[in-house]
Amino acid sequence: MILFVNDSNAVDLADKLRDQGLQVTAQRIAVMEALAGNPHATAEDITETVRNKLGSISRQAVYDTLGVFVEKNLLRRIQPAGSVARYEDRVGDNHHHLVCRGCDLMYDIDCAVGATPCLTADDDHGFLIDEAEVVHWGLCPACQT
Amino acid sequence: MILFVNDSNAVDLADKLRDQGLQVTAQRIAVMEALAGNPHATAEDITETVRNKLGSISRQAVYDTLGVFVEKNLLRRIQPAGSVARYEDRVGDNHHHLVCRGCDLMYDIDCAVGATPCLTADDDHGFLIDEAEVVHWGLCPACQT
DNA sequence: ACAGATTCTGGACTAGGTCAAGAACTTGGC
DNA sequence: GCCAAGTTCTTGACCTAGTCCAGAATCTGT
Repeated sequence: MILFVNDSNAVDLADKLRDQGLQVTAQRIAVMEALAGNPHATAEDITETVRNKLGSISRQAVYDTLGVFVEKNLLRRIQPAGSVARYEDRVGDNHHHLVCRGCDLMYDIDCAVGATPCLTADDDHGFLIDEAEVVHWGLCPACQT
Repeated sequence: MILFVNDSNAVDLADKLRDQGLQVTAQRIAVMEALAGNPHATAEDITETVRNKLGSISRQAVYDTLGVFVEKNLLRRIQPAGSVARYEDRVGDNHHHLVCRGCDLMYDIDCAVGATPCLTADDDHGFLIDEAEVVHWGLCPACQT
């Protein structure tokens, strides 16, 4: 399949994949691009966006691709309670999320308490902790009425 | 159906339900008791425990009961990413959780940073925030090997 | 004890995601 | 440029947690 060789953004993404030892395919580029334009997209959102661009992609390819990207730390998978899994391409900064209980609207937020907030638990029970995930729950302006 | 009227614990629970304007049924008491002995139980765990005690209960009754209890704030529902929903009867203290990525083992932990940790977001986007949920992810001692 | 409200049962259904096997594609070495 | 080997994509079946529905059973205040 022909890649979009004149699309400089796609070329950047291709390098990013090769850096991780991943093969470069049109599907993978398209998945990455779908997320660039829509942080917090669901697997279904991404599938639809990619189909609009490439014509078709299988559900399995989307899940495989997302899985590999998450594993390679190119994407972060988040899944607030009661919601389906969502993906975002903002990785490596341990930012947190603000989620509306009414409509699932979601914003990124930086942590309130310094750089690595709450990262040290009071009693770690011998665990090797690698992440402290913070979700702020509330109602967005529209859902408050 | 006969309640366990000689079980003082069940009587306490019955009062708790009445306080919330809920009808008292053997099923509800049993669900509550199942959670007392097993925090972070799944709906399936609870169903099994209740069946051992009462003989039988429908899946729907379990979900209904859990839903009502959560709504009345008698239980808290938690659902770490990638896990099924779990329920706990420790409510009202905004404690957090420590979850093993390997085996889903889960501990309660108190917050490291004061009483209402991270409860103020940097930028709340106009949201009415009512909870800051913190999940510490890591590997338990057994899964580190 | 009764009527009305609430709850329970059983069974069908849904959504999000996974599994498996074979076809198609990408890549590095010639 | 071409080929073999390894990786990725497609198709289609399957699984699980949870929800919906309607009718039967149970609980509560009077």
